[in-house]
Amino acid sequence: MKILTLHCDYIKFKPVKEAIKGAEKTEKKETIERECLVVLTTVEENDNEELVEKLVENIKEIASKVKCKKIVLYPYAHLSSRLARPEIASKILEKTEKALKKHFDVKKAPFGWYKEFELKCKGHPLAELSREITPEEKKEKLRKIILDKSKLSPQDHRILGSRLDLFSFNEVSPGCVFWHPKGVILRNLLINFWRKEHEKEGYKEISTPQLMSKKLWKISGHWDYYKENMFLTSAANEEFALKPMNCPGAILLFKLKPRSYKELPLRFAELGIVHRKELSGVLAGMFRVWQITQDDAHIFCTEEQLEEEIMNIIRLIQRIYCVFGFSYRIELSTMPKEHIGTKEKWTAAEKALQNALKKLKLEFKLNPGEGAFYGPKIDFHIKDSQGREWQCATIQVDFFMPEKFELKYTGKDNKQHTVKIIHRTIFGSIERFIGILTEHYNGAFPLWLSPVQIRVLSFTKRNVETAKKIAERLKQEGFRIETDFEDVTLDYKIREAELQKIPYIVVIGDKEEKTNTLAVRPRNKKPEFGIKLEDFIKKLKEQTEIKKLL
RNA sequence: GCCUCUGUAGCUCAGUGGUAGAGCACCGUCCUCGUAGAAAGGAAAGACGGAAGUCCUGGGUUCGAAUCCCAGCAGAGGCUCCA
Repeated sequence: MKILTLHCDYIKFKPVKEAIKGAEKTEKKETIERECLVVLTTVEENDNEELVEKLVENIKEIASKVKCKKIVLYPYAHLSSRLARPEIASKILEKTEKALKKHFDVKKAPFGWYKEFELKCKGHPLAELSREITPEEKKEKLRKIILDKSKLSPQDHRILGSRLDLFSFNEVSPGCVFWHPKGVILRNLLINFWRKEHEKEGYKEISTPQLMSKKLWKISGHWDYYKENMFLTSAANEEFALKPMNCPGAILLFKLKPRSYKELPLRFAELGIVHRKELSGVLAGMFRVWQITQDDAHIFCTEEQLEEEIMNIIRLIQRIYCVFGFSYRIELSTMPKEHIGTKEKWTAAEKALQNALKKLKLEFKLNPGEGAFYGPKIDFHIKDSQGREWQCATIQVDFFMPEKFELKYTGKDNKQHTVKIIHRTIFGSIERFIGILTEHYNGAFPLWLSPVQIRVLSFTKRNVETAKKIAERLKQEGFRIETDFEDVTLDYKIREAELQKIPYIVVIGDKEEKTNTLAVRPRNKKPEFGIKLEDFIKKLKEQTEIKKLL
């Protein structure tokens, strides 16, 4: 509700024409009031009758300051663009009139009419005042997300993610993942693996800020071409954006000092968190999110180095995908209609990508005109459990950013040359990749990736102490262990562990205590009895050796 | 962003205008145990008690709304776009 109070020598008004259906009944007669406080009042959406009391208090306060005893309550719809419905506004005004009458001589102008009016406002400092009266803010309540599973396969990562306690979503942060402890273990295992492989390949890991100034996004072109998708904020009189891509950060590190051809290729890897405000209808579990963790890298190199670098990346992708047993499809996308740069440069870049694929004897689908506006790209697509394909790895040649940011190096000829950039990811996004991985394994992750590798069960209360010792020993050997010593039937505990898809269930009962052995049940298999602890440990260590996987 | 659908206890759901429910999970007491409690059959260790809900949110219709209507939010499928 908004009001404008005018301390007047007089006001004259006359209803001319009904403005709405159900306007207050009145005569088209001129009224004049002298020495009055005119309260122009607009009732807005969400206003309720509880505001009457607040309004009266405001009017009383102003009236006493200007020492005025006559009030003209004047319905005036023009102080706001979000009006309350007429019935409600009218009711609130009537109530206000009634309440004011206890303290003042009150006149009310008719509601719902076009009125002509004339007034003379006194010129003193308090003669014109405006106030905004709002309802008490409602307490915010948090709600959970209800997933409509009717069209989802039971193997869908959203179902498995909650059943296996890996990750979830919350309405307060749409399109952003809440990682549960077990999900973080999985994520970190994947990242550790990724780091090791990148060290081998000569990458240097960097980390750049989330929040960067408009100045930077202006240069990169994102402000002009990608602003719709960016989360903006401001602080200290400057506009900032959450980064939607990692490239500018890496570029700033490249630009830090003069670069020599001897430093190239320079490979900067970054597990960068980026935010992209995607259209609301496209979000899809972990597959399409607002907050993306990209396993990004930017390779700064010469034109001659492009082909070899692209081949190195493809080999790395193949090596990593092979560990998970993914089948994938490769696409090469070329110059779109809307593009920057000369045709010669495009042809050279497309050739580098195509040659790399041909030299490695890989099949690929050609997507003419589907490249990014700044350069051509190779994409790797992996299928989810519903047969949909998702782009994961991507390799993009870029000659746009190097020019925008004037990225130079000194060549052997002692001249300045513009560097080339390759943008690339392997997983694509950690979120999407883990989503696909979850469906790919149907939640039954291989031993080295399982958030919980072994669950140790006690058969009866008598066996808890021994079971504890065995669990402790396995933990010290570096395995991820859970225990279940609850006093319920063994069947029940076995079933619970099976449903959690834990690779090994170890049961300790009286027989095991007597023979100093373990009963080991591998996931989905019959139990094996009489296993020696040391043998079990040895077997586990063999199975988790990553070198063997590659 | 557009079209269609969904939203009731931690989970799965029933309730369709008249006092908010069940199974599982959770907590408590007692009792029990040899590898799922999964379709059928066989077999069977469960029993009793307790706690748990803004019926997504806000309006409207109504004497009365979880239920009907409108708007919004979130989610799902599809389109489009992307990692």
